[in-house]
Amino acid sequence: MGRITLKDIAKELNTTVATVSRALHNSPEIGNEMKERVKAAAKKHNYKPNQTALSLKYQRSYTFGVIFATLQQDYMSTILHGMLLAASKAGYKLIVAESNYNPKKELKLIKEFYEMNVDAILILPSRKLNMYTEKLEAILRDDIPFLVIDKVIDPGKRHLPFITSDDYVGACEGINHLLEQGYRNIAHVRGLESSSVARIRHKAYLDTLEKHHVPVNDDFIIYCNDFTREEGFELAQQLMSGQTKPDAFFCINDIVAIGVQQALINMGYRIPQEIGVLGFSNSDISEVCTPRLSTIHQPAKEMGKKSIKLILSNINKGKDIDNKRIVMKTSLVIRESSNRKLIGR
Amino acid sequence: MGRITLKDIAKELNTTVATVSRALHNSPEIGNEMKERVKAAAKKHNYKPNQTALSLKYQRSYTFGVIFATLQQDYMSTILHGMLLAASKAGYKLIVAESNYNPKKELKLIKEFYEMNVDAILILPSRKLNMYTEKLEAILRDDIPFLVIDKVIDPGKRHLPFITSDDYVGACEGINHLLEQGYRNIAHVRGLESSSVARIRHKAYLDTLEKHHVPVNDDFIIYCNDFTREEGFELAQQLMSGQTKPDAFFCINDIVAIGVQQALINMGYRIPQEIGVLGFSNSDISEVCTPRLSTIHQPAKEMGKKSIKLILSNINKGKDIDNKRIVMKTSLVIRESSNRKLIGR
DNA sequence: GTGAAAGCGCTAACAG
DNA sequence: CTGTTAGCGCTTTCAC
Repeated sequence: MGRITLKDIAKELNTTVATVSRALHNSPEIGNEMKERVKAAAKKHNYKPNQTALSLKYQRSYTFGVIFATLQQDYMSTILHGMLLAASKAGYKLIVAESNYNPKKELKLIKEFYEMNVDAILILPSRKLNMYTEKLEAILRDDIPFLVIDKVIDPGKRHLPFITSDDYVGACEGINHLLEQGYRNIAHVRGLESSSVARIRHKAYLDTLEKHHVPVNDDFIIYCNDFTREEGFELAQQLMSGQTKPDAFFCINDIVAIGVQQALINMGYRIPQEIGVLGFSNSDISEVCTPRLSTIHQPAKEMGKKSIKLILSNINKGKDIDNKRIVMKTSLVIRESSNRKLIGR
Repeated sequence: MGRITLKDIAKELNTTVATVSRALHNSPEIGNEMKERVKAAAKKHNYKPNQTALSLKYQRSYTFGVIFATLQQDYMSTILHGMLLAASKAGYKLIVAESNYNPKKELKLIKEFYEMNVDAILILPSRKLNMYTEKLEAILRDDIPFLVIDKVIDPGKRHLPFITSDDYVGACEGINHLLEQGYRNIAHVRGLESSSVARIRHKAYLDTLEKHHVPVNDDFIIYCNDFTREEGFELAQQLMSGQTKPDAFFCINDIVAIGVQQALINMGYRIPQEIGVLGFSNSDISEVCTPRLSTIHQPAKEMGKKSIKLILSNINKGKDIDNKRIVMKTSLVIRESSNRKLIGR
């Protein structure tokens, strides 16, 4: 069956859509008898209001547009999960899209979401979006909240509001822990210079070593490109074939760390006795690998929830979120891959 | 700035919305001069058509509603990824929701999606939705395609179209492989009786053993409830403490299999030399655990793509998908956890 | 207490 | 070549 409208009900009851609408909304103007008849007919035909018509009327769609670089990572889909929890509770739906790390696709999606009249746009941008800040600035509308998650995008004029995890503190705690465990030659398998996230973690690494008067060996700082297990594997082999060898690896993420672990085990090193490994994110894989991976937990689910709540506070309570920055606490998760003291040397 | 409409442009140019609309659509009726003026004004004000208005007009939203039990699993988010690829290519957006395995929430979401005028609804239902088939049947509309993925839901009257992976053949191949590797006492850590998926895999297990004249030991068939690593761990301990012990485990999914592996290693068994382990799904964790897990690959991404394509063929080419059943090929992925012959005994 | 009409933004049939 | 009008489904102001 096609869809039943107010008009259909009005026709059936020989009345008008206005009356039917009012009756369904329990308007005091409508007589009881009419109300009964209308409601009965509505129930009979299983009438449901057309949200599209309501959107058009009220200029509110009760949907948010969300853009992910990918959903193929536990960290990302956990953020989405958190978002869905909060959005669902508030009666909002999420339109979800992937940019596949393509900044042009990101810009296109933002435009499309505007055309769809979403009530807000949330984005977990690719690193490269920062190369398009002028274009971004040009398409951004200030009547629809726009929130950046997990990264910092800075189009110059103003700061876009963002939510990130406190990677600096998290990384400092991680390096502290490695030092406490007695590791002194800590390598850093880092992300690209163009990534705000990678820069922050790298700075934390440098600062913490310096604070503890541990010399930094530039040869121990090595760049990732694909952020895969395979790359971690290769980079670890590379580093371990050098003149001086690291005795610990601080990695940009968990999957790279697992690649590093596998290479080390392959080469016959014992983890954590000889070499310690530390990941980043606390994604599900860090629990199931062997040895289980120490890592810095990013509160993905909470970040997802918080981002929706922030948007809602803007929409419902008119709170200004421009320039707002929310930095969420990380926590160090110590597992076998770095817990020398537990295992013994 | 608020949003610019045809009306605004028409007012500025002292003409009407109809003319503006036609000019923007390059209607041959409109004079070139007018076209230029309209387009210039549109560009100047960065005019974008309002999709909500178009939806109302054409009764098409170019959105699909997708319901997942959870997105917290690699298998699920990979299906979503596949869906997004195909949907994006066809100009469709996905509204994504989680039911958290709650069948009532599933029914509610279906209703809400209808109200939103999605062009189709896709669902990866919870096992329990099968207890609500009458209610489901009552709310289902036949003017909007409805596709079940990963499970079979059967409301009696008609068969809802579905897409699944060919778990029966997949499981048979898996058991065959275990037998080939010389395992004879194969335990099955299975899912609930109420789950169509679990029943199929269980049947494949029984049939394959029977086909090879290997006796079935009922004590080796054990049920999962939470499908977690922890549960796998416990169930393996339980099974290995029995009178006769299995020499292989065929598990309902990868994470349970990893729990089983960890318990076995913990108890001092060597995998795969003494005991083989086989998972199901080929989720990302099966690559990173130690030993890496043999498993039955479900073509999640392809299932996602295919489901969108199927819907599109219904919408665009009017193909009838009622009663349609698509069963997609699995493939056996042999890794260390069951590859006795490679490793030697 | 109920109907008529306008309007949300857009398209298209119909006029001229 | 361009304007008028109706209509998608709904709410709401204004009449009666």
